[in-house]
Amino acid sequence: MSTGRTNAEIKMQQDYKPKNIEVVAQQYWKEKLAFRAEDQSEKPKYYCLSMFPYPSGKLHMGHVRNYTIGDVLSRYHRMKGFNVMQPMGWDAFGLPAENAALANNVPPAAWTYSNIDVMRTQLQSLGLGVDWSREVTTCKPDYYRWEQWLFTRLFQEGLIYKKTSSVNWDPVDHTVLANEQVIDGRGWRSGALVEKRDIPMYFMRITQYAEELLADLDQLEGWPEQVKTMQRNWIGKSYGVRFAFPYQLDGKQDKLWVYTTRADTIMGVTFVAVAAEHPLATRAAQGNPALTAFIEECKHGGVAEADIATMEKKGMDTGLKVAHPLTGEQVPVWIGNYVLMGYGEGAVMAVPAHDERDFGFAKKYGLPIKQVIAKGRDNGFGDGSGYGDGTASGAGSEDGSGTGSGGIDTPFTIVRWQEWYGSKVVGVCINSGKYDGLGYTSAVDSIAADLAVKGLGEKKVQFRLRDWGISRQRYWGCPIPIIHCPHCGDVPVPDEQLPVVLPENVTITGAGSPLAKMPAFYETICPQCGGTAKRETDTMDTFVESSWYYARYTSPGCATGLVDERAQYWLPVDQYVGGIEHAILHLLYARFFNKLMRDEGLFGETALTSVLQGKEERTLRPKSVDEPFTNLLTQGMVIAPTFFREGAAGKKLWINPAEVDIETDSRGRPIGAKLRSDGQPVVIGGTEKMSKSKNNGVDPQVIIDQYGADTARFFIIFAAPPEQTLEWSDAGVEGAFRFLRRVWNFAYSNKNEIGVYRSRGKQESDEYCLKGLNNEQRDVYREMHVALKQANFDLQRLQFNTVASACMKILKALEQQMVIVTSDMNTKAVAITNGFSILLRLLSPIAPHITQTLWQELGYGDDILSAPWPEVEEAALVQDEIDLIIQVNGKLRGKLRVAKDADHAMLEQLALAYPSVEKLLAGQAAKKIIVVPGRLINVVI
RNA sequence: GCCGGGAUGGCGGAAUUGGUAGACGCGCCGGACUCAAAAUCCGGUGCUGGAGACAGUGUGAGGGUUCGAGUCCCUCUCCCGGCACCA
Repeated sequence: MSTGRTNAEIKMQQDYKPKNIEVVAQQYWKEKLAFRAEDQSEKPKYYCLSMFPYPSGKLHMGHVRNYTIGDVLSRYHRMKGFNVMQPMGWDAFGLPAENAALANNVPPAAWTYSNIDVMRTQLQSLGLGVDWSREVTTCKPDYYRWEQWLFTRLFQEGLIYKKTSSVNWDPVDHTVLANEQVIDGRGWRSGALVEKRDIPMYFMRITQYAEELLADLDQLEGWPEQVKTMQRNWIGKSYGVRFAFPYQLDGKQDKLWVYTTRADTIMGVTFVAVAAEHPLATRAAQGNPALTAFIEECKHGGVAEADIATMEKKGMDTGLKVAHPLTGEQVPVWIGNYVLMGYGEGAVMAVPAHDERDFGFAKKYGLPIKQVIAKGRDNGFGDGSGYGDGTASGAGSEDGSGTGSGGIDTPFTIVRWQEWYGSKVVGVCINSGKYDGLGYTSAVDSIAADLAVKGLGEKKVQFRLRDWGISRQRYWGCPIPIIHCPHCGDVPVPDEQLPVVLPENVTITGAGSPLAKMPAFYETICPQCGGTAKRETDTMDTFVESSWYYARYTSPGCATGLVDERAQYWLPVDQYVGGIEHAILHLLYARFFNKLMRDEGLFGETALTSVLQGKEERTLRPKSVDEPFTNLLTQGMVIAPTFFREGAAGKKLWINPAEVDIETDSRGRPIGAKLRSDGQPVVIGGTEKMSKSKNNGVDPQVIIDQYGADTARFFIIFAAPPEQTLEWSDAGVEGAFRFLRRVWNFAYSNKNEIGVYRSRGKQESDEYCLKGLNNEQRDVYREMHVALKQANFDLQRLQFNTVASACMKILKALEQQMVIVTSDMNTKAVAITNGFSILLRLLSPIAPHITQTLWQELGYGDDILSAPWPEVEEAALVQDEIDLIIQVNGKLRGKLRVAKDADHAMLEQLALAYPSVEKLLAGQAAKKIIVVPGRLINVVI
């Protein structure tokens, strides 16, 4: 090119060497304080938060994915003119530190702090635009003291209370186990059969906020629908009836309470099931060794709901009877291992005809099944008089059929039962005396009214959500700031004595909490009466720390409170990014804490008064108060292929994918895999979540060292949309590297053309550029802008993989532009200079180092972050002719190039005259012609 | 078990509201360069039949709605996330 290689010769490295340029770019950002967020600004604020990591040792791909997505959003918004805050910190308390302490004999604190140092360095090498001056570490007293402070406030307000609750107990190690530590009903270390044990714990009254947590989901327009649905179901608001079965025992009148959402089936109750720990069960077991043994058996096993729900349903008759509240009929009381004390009433009514679990139970133990609901008029029983009120024949009949003894003429089958069950909408009551013929709503109304008259029940709204037990019998957590005084009871630690510091130099034994063995920690005096007292040795659930860290980031260094007035500027978080696995617990707890903090007045004075004074005030409140996260992006997991060999006794030895070569057939289909070191075959397993146990993890550090952070980031963004699982592929990583190298090579080859225009300070208008291009060039130029338009749309909807694709398309267009022959070299240089500037800016959030370097080297400017975001030239998109597709009966038959403003009549003419259409018509007239403007013409024959 | 989600070439994925299925990348095949290989560049690539033009077929399975379905509806299968003490 002869455009004048005069004084503007640009010197730059010929080869793309990520290691060199990435260090330089990171240093540049560091010196410029490029990512320091301003606590006040003319610009709109954008608080972009990625879920903080647990410092497990080193970064894994899930982290890289999470933080790359957050960084793309942050950098994009910065260029769009926002005052961006992207903080980072450490979710530093938790079980793995104690496990590591056991394994390596290192105190949890030392292990944690050294992990943090390693991981901070790794995060920095990814080139994240993080404001490190806001870093929080939850295991440090300056963080958790505010958690303790909030605890004491909530305790005094009654929002935290104490009650007993079941935990997994390892009878050999004498320790409480996490659900994760219970494997097949046994303790992970001791192998002992786990038992349920009741211990006192502190609970947060999240149920007091259930109504608001449910209602406010509706205002979260920036949340994925699936997450909101899961939370709604978790909160589980139900409208039902709480009622009682009266009974007489030991000469006393009493009532057995139950709750049901299907009061319309109350006439079908054939037994009642209570939990093993229910007082009635305890009473019945007196002097009954068989029952005592069964209750004992029920105590085996863990407390996890999934285990309880999938275990075999067992029961035993207590021999006790209670009275049906409406008929007075005697109903047997059974103990069921699936009924849990502490959830609801610890007792349930059983209607085997209309509940799947009750049905299975009744079949197993030969309990009566009585149908009381039928589908509309067609109840399947002719005259409606016969029903299965007899005893089901029980086990043995595989199809579940069992003929009742009550003279019914229709066999009782699974199919029949399914018709009876679940027909809330179309069902009507039968065999229910005065309620016969009533539908669901009227039956419930009328039954509830009758129960109320007898004083035996009433309608009740209930939530599935339970209060949040926050006590943990562990060491590595935030100490619960309570002092147990023999005279004053549970006394919260006064503000001036906070924080209750967790001693960091301890030995972990795996049996019980070290704190409970440290008199220096727990011996204290009562702040109220001054007498000797004992400090609480339980710590808090680590979900507590992660429930408010987003707020603390707004007020780094604040020593006077949990947050200060800066919280009002920054909250709520504009964009939250994290794994879908947190869809319920963490996100619900954080929403709950936000409301707690709001009601404590932490987000400004208006908060509390507005709650009291009603709706008008609501608009005056800062937007921050109700919900913490305006937009939520739930990213998918990172998965990778697995390989193994069968070892001795069929034990699988997992082999890391990095050590395996895959063999393919001539079409590229995998036919086998071999271990590189010995050349012998290995078995190809499934593609699974990267994990230590399957040895299929890819270390991000290795990728960064080999290809650079930009390649790692680009691949991870390109390989899948953020919300889907991402399959790791070494070949894909190389593809990403090749693309970035092509970008570099293009810059190097054209550095002078681009540089000349920059150095002359020529600002050729886009219009000038377009006019000067020939048709071929203009097509290529349009392709580039079409790609940009799509990319800008995709950024809006958080689909970043196609933004990466767009960058590739734009580079291709620029390469094509280069080889087009033209006499107007000036215009061509302008087109390429403009185009490459678009490419660099569009690519910069994904691959920030290479783009920053080239932006500077080619003379576009000093700092690509302060460049404006590229916008589409509408003029470049204009086309005179467009391609329409021709269909016959919806089937593709050809293509037609027409003027873009061709009218319907003309299009129909053209379509009918189209050769393959004519052939298929064979002289007949078309039935109908559908014209979709700009897209297609469909001829219906 | 319950709640939520997913399934598209050999692979990862694209297709904005129902309108050309397979963009972009990987892999594979062919070619250029090279003594040769690697790297790089160019071309091809859903499947079946055909030399070819072309035809048929195709988005987990089965049904339905529609001029037209990857997209909407019903039934089913398999996989993944969560289930309150992993984070």
